Amino acid sequence: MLSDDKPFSNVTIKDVAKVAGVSHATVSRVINNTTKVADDKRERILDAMDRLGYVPNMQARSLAGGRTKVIGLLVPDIGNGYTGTIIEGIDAELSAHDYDMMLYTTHHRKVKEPIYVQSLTQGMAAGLLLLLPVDPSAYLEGLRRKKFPYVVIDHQGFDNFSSTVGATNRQGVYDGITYLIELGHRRIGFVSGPDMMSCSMERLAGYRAVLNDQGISYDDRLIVPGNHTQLGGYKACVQLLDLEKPPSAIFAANDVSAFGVIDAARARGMHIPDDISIMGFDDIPQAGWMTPALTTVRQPLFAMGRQAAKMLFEFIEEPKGPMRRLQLSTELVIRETCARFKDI
Amino acid sequence: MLSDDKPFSNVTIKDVAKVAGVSHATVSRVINNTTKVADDKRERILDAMDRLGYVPNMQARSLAGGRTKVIGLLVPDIGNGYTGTIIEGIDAELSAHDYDMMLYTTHHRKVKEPIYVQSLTQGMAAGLLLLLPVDPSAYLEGLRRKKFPYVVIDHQGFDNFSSTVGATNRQGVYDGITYLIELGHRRIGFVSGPDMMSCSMERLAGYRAVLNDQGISYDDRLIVPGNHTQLGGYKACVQLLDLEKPPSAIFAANDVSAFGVIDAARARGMHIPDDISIMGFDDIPQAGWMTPALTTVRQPLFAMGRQAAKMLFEFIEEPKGPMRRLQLSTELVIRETCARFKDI
DNA sequence: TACTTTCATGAAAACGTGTTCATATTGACG
DNA sequence: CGTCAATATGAACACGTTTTCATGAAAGTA
Repeated sequence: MLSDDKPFSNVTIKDVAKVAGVSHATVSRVINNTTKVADDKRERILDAMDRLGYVPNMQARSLAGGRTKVIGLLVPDIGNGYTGTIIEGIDAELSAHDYDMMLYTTHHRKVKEPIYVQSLTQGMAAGLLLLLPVDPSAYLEGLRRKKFPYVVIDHQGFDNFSSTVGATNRQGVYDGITYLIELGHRRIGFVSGPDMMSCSMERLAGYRAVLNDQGISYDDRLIVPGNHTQLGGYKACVQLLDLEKPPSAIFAANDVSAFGVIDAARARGMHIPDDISIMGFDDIPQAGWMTPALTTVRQPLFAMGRQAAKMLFEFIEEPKGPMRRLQLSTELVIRETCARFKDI
Repeated sequence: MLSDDKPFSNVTIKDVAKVAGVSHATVSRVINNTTKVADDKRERILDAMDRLGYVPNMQARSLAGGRTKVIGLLVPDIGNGYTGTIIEGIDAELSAHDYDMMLYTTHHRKVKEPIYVQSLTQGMAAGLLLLLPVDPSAYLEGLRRKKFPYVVIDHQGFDNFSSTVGATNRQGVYDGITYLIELGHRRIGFVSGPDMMSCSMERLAGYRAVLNDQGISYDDRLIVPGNHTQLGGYKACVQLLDLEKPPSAIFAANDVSAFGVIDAARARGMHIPDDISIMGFDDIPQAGWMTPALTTVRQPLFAMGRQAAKMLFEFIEEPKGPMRRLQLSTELVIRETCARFKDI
């Protein structure tokens, strides 16, 4: 067994060809199933590949114009449950198709995005998954012209030509706030996300819409930026509690900032949900683990990742396929951080 | 500006050469700083690269034998805080060095590892980071012979030739159990991890050692497999509580299984920590978020990832450098899930 | 000026694969 | 048996880069 002697001898298609007594072109044909190859030769080639422990060289393959079985994934950051859960969903679908993943972290740095995209589309990847892109205008146009398969996750509204997977942000907040109103709350604080993210805008729109529909007066001092971070949530909550007439309930635009809100409320000696009701958005894993467990609007992160990957594969199959926009529905998850309004 | 006209025209080194009026070899020299190039030509080349929006083709570069600025990362799975936090640490160091990451998820499937490693070492990656490899014997030998830079994270003991980064698993458990004993506990359950992981064995060894040192009788019915999963922890806890003389405290070999233990205890109507003390290992982010917050042995996951990447870069610089083994120290994080033993 | 030495630069080969094109071989049909 | 169509296969080129090698020019020395 040669493979035992030299496990990393970088055996190439030509080595296989020599052993099997054919040309390397024929080996390539067997690998890719492009044309008919005589049964005996095919047999010999397969056998030689096995004996030599042949592993195709991805770089050469993609350089020569072949399929790569790699998809590129651009994310703003890693580590928090949000990105992690989505990646998990993507990964599930990818490995079902035997694809691998090239992961690029932009660290929210706008400049990096176009370069990464450019590099990925030069043959490295068969398709692209963009999570929460900051400023895609620079390259989306080019991707489309190239008919390069890509799907945008959780960012909608910057154009109408990209296929996207998202959640019903507006409706989700609408449902959540409606629930708070049903509990008797009238002054409801809103800790918003980054302005430049369209999901932030949609969530805020949901807040505004429900107040309007229910005829509740709108006070813009109740809307405070939280930037989707725990610290941001903390500061926002402090600001809200310092108001002359503080809210009896606070809706945070994502779970992470809701954690900050809870920290701040507790720092004031408040009990949750007795003294104040708090609701988040996302339902990341840790939302269910804390005590009291966070009432939140569930965004199906795993499913979003999975669906996006699934959609991407359809485009890889059929690059001219029609644009698609998928909105997975959110769901209000009632746990323990919201209670009926008690006048003090 | 050509770059505005054709953002994705795949401009190559030859295009740059033509515009600058030199040969493509010279362009390559400028890019890689290999030999002196006349100042005026260098200037023209840089200018042309900028105007055309040149982005090097990774595949071609690695195929031709150049440096890749990519490191390969093999992980068993994603999504849970454990892997996520380590990846975050790795990512921090990588982006500081301007490197990118090729992520492979083995999904605990043993067969996949050698193929991935083979593929990565064929020029795709400059180095390899192996997180919790299952059966590295198949390829580590080859990596070493090739002098291919790699670092193993959180798996020690399978050989003495690989550079590794880990934590003081044994000492961590020793400290944790000592604390439980100080609280008065004598019957302490242990929910163990997978047998084949050496960190599991070390943690179990720490448990045995402290009992021995403190002269506490050892009862092997108190050791139950939990497999590092939440469900496994749940089942293990059920088994422990069903014992004739159930433990007054349970140490779970990792946080995720501790969550399962807590679920099971609560399902029995027990209060934590009043009725039973529970301690975990890892200190993944969600350990601090839950209520009551989990008392656990902190494993510096972020730092482990970061240090591993740092070490890998040293090997990439100097492939013949000496093997290194780094053990980062664990730390007992006392929160709310452990209380003084109360006889009933 | 003539000869050697240095050195920047272009031509060309290499990396491993996919693919086109021509050719040898087979088979069929009259 | 001869001609033509069909088809499997090998030779050669392409992909974009790095690197070696040879060459020409410039520079230095006598």
